[in-house]
Amino acid sequence: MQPEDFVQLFRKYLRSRELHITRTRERIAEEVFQMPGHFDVPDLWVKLRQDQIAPATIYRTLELLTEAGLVRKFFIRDRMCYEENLGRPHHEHLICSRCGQVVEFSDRALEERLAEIVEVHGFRHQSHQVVLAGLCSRCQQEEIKTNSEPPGLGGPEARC
Amino acid sequence: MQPEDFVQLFRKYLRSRELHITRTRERIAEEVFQMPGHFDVPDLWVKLRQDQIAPATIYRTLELLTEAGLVRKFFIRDRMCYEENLGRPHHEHLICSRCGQVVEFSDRALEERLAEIVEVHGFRHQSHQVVLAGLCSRCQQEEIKTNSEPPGLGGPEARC
DNA sequence: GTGCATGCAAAAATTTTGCACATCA
DNA sequence: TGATGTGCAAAATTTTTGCATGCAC
Repeated sequence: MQPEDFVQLFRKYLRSRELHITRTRERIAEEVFQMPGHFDVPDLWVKLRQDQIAPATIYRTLELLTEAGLVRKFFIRDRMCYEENLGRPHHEHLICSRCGQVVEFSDRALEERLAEIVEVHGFRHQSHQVVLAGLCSRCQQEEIKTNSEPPGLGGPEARC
Repeated sequence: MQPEDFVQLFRKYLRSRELHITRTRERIAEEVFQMPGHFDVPDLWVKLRQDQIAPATIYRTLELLTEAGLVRKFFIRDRMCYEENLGRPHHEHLICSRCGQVVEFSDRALEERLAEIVEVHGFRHQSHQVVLAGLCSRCQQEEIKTNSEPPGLGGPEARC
């Protein structure tokens, strides 16, 4: 999927809701698509402030993108994060609680079970969020060797 | 499990970390145990402000309770929530995106699959959070009948 | 032209931090 | 007594809102 396709889908959504298609909204969608992984509002603002786009508008537009299903919104490591949701396959997150690394995974059996659960309760499935937390293999070893601090790069202070 | 048992476990945790057992920490743990379901910091402060307990201390103590595994912390409906984690069986959450009702469920197959996934990636499992979102059966019907607003009570404005 | 969208600034809401004093071990 | 904990107030963050102006339709 190309950035333009993503923006096009957003345009389609806006039309369907009879909302205006503006240059600002297109810019935000473009930039969201180009973010490497998950990101938060300050991350995005860094890219958009040079275009004179205000944080308030970023919040408002991210909400639209989320409603459109083009963006997923989730909480990870005490921070609200967003992620473009169409350019790559659906996945969930596994986080090391010590060094902060985030592993993306997808699992067919898990997805099927989740869908079943939702149905059993009479709900129509819309979305879900799975965040697993554990200790990665490297940190398990580090923990045994020493009580040292986790590695600096990619450490717990790393943004989501 | 009784409130006193819960507080006792917290005392044990504090001792293990050589932290002080104080009346304030005991009060907070007591109140946490007695909250009906999930709650946020303002909810808890309502109960504790009469004891002159400051929000800052509530935040600090909730972090300890979470580290102790006595409380789960999670995000639901755009709000950071907490939940006492020992008095009742482990469960996940299913939320209606229209009326805001929260259904708690537990599912053995799901838990097992999650544990497997964590292992496959070489992680040691610590915790997880599953939040499913959908449309409950009543809201599915309402949606067909009209484009009316969701019901007022238990509606989207209901706290987590 | 009308109404929605935007930037800006202010406000609100949430969470963290510094510090003097209180409390626990 | 010494170290840790607490309340309070202030600060830092994050998110929302009001409003005048601009832009899409």
